[in-house]
Amino acid sequence: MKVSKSVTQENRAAVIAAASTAMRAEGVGVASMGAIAAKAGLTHGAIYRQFPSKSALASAVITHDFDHIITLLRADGMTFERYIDTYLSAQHRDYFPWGCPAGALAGEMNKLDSDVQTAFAEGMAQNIDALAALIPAQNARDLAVVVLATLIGALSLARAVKTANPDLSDTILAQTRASLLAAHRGDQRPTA
Amino acid sequence: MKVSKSVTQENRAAVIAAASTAMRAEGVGVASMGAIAAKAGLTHGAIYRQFPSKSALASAVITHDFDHIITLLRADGMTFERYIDTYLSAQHRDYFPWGCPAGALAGEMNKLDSDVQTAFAEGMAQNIDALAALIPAQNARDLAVVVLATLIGALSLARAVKTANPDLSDTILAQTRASLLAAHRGDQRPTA
DNA sequence: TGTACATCAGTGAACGCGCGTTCACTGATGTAC
DNA sequence: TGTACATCAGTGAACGCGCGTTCACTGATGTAC
Repeated sequence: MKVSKSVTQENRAAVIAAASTAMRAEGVGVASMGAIAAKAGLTHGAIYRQFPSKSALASAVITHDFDHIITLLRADGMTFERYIDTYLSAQHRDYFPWGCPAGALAGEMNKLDSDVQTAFAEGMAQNIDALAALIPAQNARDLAVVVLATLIGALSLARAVKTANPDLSDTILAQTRASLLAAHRGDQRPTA
Repeated sequence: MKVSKSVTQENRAAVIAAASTAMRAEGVGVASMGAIAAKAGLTHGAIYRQFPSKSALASAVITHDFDHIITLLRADGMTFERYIDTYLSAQHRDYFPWGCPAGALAGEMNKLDSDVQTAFAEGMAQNIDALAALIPAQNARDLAVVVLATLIGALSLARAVKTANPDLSDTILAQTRASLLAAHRGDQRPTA
């Protein structure tokens, strides 16, 4: 049942897309190879023709997800304010076909294989630089590190308490958004 | 092999202590009942005499961990600055016998049973209030929500990149600490 | 205080389950001539 | 262009493994008298 090269490429993309959603929604450890393959319209054995292991697939997914985020950050018309609004939206909290890999996977990272951790750390470094480019301050990179940590924490917390305390979940998103935007307005003035 | 009531209590405390460390270090899903029991000097069957399921144990652990954090926050001599310094220390990042359950488990929460999510959300609400009590501002609770989100994000990220990029991990802790302490000094002035 | 016995904390073998991964096989693809 | 055949993407049965949980059993505890 060999398939054409173009179909092979489509299948590979479908596997990465299915794995991306599943891993961010359920976690790398919980998302199963069988379910990912089924979502991509394949059986689990097919994944192993393209990726030597689940860790290798997770690494590819993380690199793919960060590339997506970085492309967004560098797109025409993107601003710091728009990024904050999108990141701390209810849609980003509730919907998993797209999303920030850092917000979804940071907490699980230190339990995964070193190749996955390496892919994550490299993606994070690029994510920091791409966000820093939207901040008009001399210490933009330092500010970007803190902003990303804040975004990731707020998203994780909002997801964590969403079912048990939806009001608190909404408050976390709203207050964090207000705080980051207010601080950003302050940073834009020349620093002493 | 019945044991005395005092030994039973000691065993229960040992199970919670072992589970607390294991679950924050490895995650609730990965930490195994057998390993937790062994660390407490028991076999897995003994845990089921005290807790009906792994979820029930996880709920007890989360409540216990939050109680510990809240006791710390209310202790004599505790200040906002000291809490930030402790939270964003290398020791809190690297050492798991004690630690903030929110920082370790937030990312995993939305995949766990609803009783665990309830315990987490209730602990978080108390944690927010206890931190707000250390902030001398009218909107202390709103500020506390954002500060906690920032702390949790910085700790998660610092742990996530520690192995692959230790310098970035240290930078995340240091910049977040500087940012939170600077903002706190600003908040102490009367707001407009 | 002493004795008989019911209680129950803890043991350890056993269970079903789903996981990641392997591998012999299939048959359409794509190449060599 | 047409034909013969090697390649290899995908299939699906099978594997070992560790997990959470159950349960019949043990024997020291603690109570009733």
